[in-house]
Amino acid sequence: MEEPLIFKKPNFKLAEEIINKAVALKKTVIIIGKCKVNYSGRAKSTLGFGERIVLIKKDGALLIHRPIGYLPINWQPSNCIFQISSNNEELKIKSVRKDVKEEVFIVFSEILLLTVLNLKDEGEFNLYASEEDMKKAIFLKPELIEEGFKIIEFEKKVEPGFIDVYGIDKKGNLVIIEVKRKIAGKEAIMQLMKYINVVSKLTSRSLRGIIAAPKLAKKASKLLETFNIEFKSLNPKVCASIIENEKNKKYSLKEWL
Amino acid sequence: MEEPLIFKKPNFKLAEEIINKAVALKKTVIIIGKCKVNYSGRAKSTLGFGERIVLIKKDGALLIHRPIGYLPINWQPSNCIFQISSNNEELKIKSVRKDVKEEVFIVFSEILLLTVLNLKDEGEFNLYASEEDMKKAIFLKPELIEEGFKIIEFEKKVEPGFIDVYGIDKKGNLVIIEVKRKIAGKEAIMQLMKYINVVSKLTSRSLRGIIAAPKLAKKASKLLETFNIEFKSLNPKVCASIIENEKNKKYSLKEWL
DNA sequence: ATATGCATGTCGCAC
DNA sequence: GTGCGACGTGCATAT
Repeated sequence: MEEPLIFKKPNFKLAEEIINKAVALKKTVIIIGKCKVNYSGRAKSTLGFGERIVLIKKDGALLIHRPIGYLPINWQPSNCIFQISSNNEELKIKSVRKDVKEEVFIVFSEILLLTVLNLKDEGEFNLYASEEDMKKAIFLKPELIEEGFKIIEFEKKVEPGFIDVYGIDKKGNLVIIEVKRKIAGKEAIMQLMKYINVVSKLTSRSLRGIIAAPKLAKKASKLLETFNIEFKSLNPKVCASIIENEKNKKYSLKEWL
Repeated sequence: MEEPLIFKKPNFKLAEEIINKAVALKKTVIIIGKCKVNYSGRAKSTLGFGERIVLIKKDGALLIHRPIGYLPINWQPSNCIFQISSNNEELKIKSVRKDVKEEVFIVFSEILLLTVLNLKDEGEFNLYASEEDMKKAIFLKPELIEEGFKIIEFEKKVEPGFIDVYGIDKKGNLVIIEVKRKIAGKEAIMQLMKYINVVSKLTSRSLRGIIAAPKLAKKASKLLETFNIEFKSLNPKVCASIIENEKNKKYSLKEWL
């Protein structure tokens, strides 16, 4: 790993130079010090002086962290432009977004520690058990929904949006499935009803609506009855393991060929 | 400001001791080094080795930041418990949540920099131009909606939720207003319709539904017509400035008394 | 604990 | 660029 540059209590002029250079060279910067922050854009905020951790990433993301809380108190997403200036009393960092009119303005009255890093991170990231994975699992094993169920189309476009899974049951009824990776609330049912209404206008065949999710919210179960929708319990982790197995199968198949 | 403890390339045993102590004493810890991460809980993820910034806050929040991106690649919200262990080759940090079964497991193969901070942050934070502010502005100036509009109730409870603003127009029609601080989509209209349906069952008076938002989504504008709902453009910043003015008025009033 | 809706949500993807 | 839905969303609030 490349050695970081560490500056303890740099004066503001020096800090300005270092940060400017670091941003230009697309390094990662960590500033620890006492600052106040003003944000203005879609909304507006003010934050009085306090000791914080400020992170500037090489892609132009800005994070201002207080000593507590998971969320940054102020921030800018990636692709920001920075203007840094200083005098004897303070260091000012202004970050503006290229696309939207959003501005974060930081004034440091004290800098305790300034670190410049050149991080190398090629690590692969994989996330399992998403809603996408649940749909894939249904594709691989339509019987997860019920025996004899066949898929006609995925992500079928209908006017107000996309039907997650569109298929036909063994009796020939059309089936519209809304997939949720966590507890399905009324919004899931509303979404499904929307699709059922639209599709029912396009066909005279009988239609079934199914919510496939790990669980159903209590209030949603009442709606279920009134709208005559069905619920199919579907565990995202089970879905993830099905995909995992399938991957292995493919590999063995490939090896066998 | 209290001086931070800075350790360059500490050995794993030392790092373990320091982090353990820091967590126990509710300090803020920053670890910069090469690590891999496994997450498991609602979903599951793996992240290969790479150089990252790991932040442990005194409230038990955990953030793992790659050199790019606004969001942490892995994380835990506040109130986590940490288990730290080490051997000659690696430092392991496991964080589990108290309430939910969620676990993040970090393995460091190299530690470049370990910093322990005792940040003091009493700065006041204020956010303006929220949806709440828009409602307040309507309260202060009902004419923002239209001339002659009078408010009956705020956040009126009806069965499926709360009506943002409930009032009466100069002709005596009941008015139900749904406020949105950004572009109102179909979900806003669905919400409003829900309230209109419920209220229409409770009264025989004529009812008007109004979406008050800075803008209306295109698809939503079609729905607007079909449901015979009105749209009132309302800028959140204008609302914020109305509140600001009102504050000043109160101050002058106070001074005058 | 559960449910519901907001957020400077952010992000990705389709149009 | 805009629109729309997912997210390990987090978070506050009301029941």
